[in-house]
Amino acid sequence: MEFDRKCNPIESGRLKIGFSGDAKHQLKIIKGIPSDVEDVLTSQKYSCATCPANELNICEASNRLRAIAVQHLEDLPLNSYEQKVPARRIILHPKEYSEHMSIICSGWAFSAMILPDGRKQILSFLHSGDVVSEFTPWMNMSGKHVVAITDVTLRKFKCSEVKNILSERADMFEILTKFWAENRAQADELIVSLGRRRGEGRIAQLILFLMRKLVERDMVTGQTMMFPLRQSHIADATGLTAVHVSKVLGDFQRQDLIRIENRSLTILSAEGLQRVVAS
Amino acid sequence: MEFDRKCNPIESGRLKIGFSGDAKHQLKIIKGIPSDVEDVLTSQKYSCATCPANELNICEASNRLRAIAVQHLEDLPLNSYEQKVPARRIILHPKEYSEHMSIICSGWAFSAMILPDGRKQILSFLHSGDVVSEFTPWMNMSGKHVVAITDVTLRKFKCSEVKNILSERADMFEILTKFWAENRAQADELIVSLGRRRGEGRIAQLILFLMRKLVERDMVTGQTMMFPLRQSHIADATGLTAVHVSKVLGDFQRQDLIRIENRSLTILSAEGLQRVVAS
DNA sequence: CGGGTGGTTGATACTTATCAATGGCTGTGG
DNA sequence: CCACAGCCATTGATAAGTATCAACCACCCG
Repeated sequence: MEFDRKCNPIESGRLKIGFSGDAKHQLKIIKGIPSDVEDVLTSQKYSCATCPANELNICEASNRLRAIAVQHLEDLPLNSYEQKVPARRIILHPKEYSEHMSIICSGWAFSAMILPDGRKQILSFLHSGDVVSEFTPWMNMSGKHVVAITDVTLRKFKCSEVKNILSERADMFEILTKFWAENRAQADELIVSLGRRRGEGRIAQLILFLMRKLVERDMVTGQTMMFPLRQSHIADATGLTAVHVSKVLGDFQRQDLIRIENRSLTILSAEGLQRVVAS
Repeated sequence: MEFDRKCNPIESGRLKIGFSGDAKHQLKIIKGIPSDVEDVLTSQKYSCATCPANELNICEASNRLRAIAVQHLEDLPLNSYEQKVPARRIILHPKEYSEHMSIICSGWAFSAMILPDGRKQILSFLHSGDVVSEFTPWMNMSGKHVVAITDVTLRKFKCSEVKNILSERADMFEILTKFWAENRAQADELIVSLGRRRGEGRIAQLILFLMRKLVERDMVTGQTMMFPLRQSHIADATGLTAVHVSKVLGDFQRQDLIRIENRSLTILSAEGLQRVVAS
């Protein structure tokens, strides 16, 4: 199925709250399950091996905790279906109450909160294997936006089924605990950055963090990674302005710490970046 | 048992990393369980009703989620013992591997991360009913400092026992999920504040947050709460300087938004504060 | 009484936001 | 194929917000 690429829920720079104009249309696409996708749902057993969008077979290859949880799901009858979301579209609306939990199969996304005046703060970036709206869906709404940066493919599970299956596992306690602890640790890192580092340090830290994360997922060749982020994304993640990000990034390149070209980023001196973070 | 009040693990303003001087002494007190306290452990069944330090019987009275978890522990044989920690002492060291999880019975504490240069960032404030080192103790170390602000009393449980008991509960999934989701939501709020609000807004937000939290715990009379925080605590929580906090707090009082006297804080205009947060 | 901690205030310097102008790039429609 | 509109990145000038430094005072406690 094809989405209309013009229908952008997000304005550049600022996120519009509330729906208006063509927003009705989005809401339908986002909240409801498009009918032809719904058909795929039927009784398909989940298996990364059959996941057409993920040649890397992330869910099996990854040694990450969330993957462990998912891996075992594979042995059990669990319905799921795939969904494609084009770049810039909202994946999860803060006011949406969903019965599904989603795992990213490919592409980049972010979760963010927005202030009444439209400024937004990115809370985390999501890559293949990450869980959208961390296990919260069956309680209340997450309160966060989750938005696709690139085209994204998701695999969606029924929360109730996931919950049942996890409940039967003896080590569920450890799985959940570790998952959440890791999640919280990332939030803490961000808090420290925002509270106690200057612009340069925040950006350097973000770059190093993303590199480490993508290395774990085999998405890095040598020292370079695909880098679909716009400078406004970096700004929203680091609490800075896009203008300022541009200047800092320029400095970094002039100092031969990194190189950005063709939507990919190369780290020339990880030590140098680390030094900037520490300063 | 009495602690030497002079033995301060924390320097004012900056937290010293690494141990030196009388640090050995602290470490012993902190890591080991003082022997006379250990005696209390024996086979005492946990009950808030018998908790000498908590007349308010928080754990039963509170409708909070963590309390639900704890409440049920009461029906089961679960060993615990009480520990008193004097103000300014470290409750949990980032390098400490503990078999125990603790719940605050009375007093104020904070958890924080520190940078190599000694600056620190407070991640959260802890009050009665809050769990120290959120359920992580049996995996790796939390990486955070938890430090007493006032004198604090804790009740300590064996992680393995808590885990066993929680594992038998059918609704454990919901309990854990809600607990962590709430935890993460608080972190998100802080991230937004640090990333996208100015000093005034961050401080106003913190005051309102603390007031709401303490209202839930019946620790507020009218519009005033006990307020043992030093301005340096506020600075470390909001990513500002103590000097700047002083100026902002002065402004707030001159504008009749709040009044601080005698280690207690009164909110004179919640709407006014909220307006500052939003600005 | 003296020392340590905590709070206040003013002067100055640094960091970052804001504003404005420019140019490259891309997708679109004539 | 070209012109155009949007989006994105860059750059410089200026303004606002905070940090830093230093001095001072108040208070508590031994």
